[in-house]
Amino acid sequence: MAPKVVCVVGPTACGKTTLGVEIAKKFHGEVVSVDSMQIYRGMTIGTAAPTEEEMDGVPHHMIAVADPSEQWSAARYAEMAIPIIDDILARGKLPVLVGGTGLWLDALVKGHGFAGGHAGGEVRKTLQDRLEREGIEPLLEQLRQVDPEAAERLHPADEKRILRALEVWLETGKTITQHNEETKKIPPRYDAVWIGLQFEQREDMRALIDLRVDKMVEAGLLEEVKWLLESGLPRSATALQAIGYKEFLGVLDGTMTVEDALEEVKLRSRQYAKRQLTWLRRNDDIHWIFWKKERDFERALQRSTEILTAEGVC
RNA sequence: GCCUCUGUAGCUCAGUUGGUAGAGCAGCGGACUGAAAAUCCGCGUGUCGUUGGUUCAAUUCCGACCGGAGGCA
Repeated sequence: MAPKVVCVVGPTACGKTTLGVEIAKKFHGEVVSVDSMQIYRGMTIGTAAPTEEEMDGVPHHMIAVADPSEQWSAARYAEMAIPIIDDILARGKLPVLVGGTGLWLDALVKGHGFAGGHAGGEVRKTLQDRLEREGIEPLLEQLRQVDPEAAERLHPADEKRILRALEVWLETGKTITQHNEETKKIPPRYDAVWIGLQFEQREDMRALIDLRVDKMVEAGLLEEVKWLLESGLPRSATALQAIGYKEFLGVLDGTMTVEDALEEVKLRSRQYAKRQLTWLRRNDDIHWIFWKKERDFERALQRSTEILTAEGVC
């Protein structure tokens, strides 16, 4: 039987951090952040990474572990996080995975494993060059030759995934379709109990997102971005794709006012939240806790306790 | 007060030589296996300001009225 872990999931600003800590305190656990942007150092404000106070004495992992100039991926993340989770288990404690990055959660919980090749690799670079010079059609045609299923499945506009599919073929001699099929048969790495937080009404979520963005700016998001750039971070860094950061880059350039950036960040954040929900909705294992108007963590912890106890977590 | 322009989707605006209308953005839904806070796909949600007239037929033409912008006094 796979070891038990808890996953606290949900769209941005719905209270994962707080509930995660509460659960960890009650169940003798440690928090593992599953967030593609909180892994970078120096990005505390804009990623809403938990503060010392919010952590409340509970050990947290996988936060601020990477240099912002590095390009991390789901695979690289899992490579580092899995031994940490296993160590928590070995010490007899409960891993509480808290995060909003769907693919990264799956990378941990499901047995998966990724096929070879990675961003920044030689093969990828070559493919990208070809894409620029020849357009997508020849690449799609090549994919059609080696992996017709993938070529059929992928939309011609989905250049990123077409490149990736070709990359897997060139790197490993195996098609991505084949890889996915094989990997689906691997049993899950962990026996996860999923707890999802979500607002009943979308407007309530939006209000909270807006509030949070306002607070981020008050807390010095602009200074944080400025500091990242001053410390030599290139604008092309993956870390600067983070919502909040890329918009405030424009403020520093003088191409955007603070007010416009603020609105843009709010907009991008709620669109992101919607995508997170789409990802999570297909996971039937999630026990959802719905917020009415306000977030009531006492009630949520109570409900979580019921769920976890029923699932045999103690 | 007079003149000109203007009023079409939540927003910005196309358009119909008269046959009840379509783009972008927003919104909603979906996908996602080494960039995932990324990337990609699908869906038009409408008293065409109001009200008369002409017409087989008016969002379109004409009149009046209402709202907005500008100009002249």
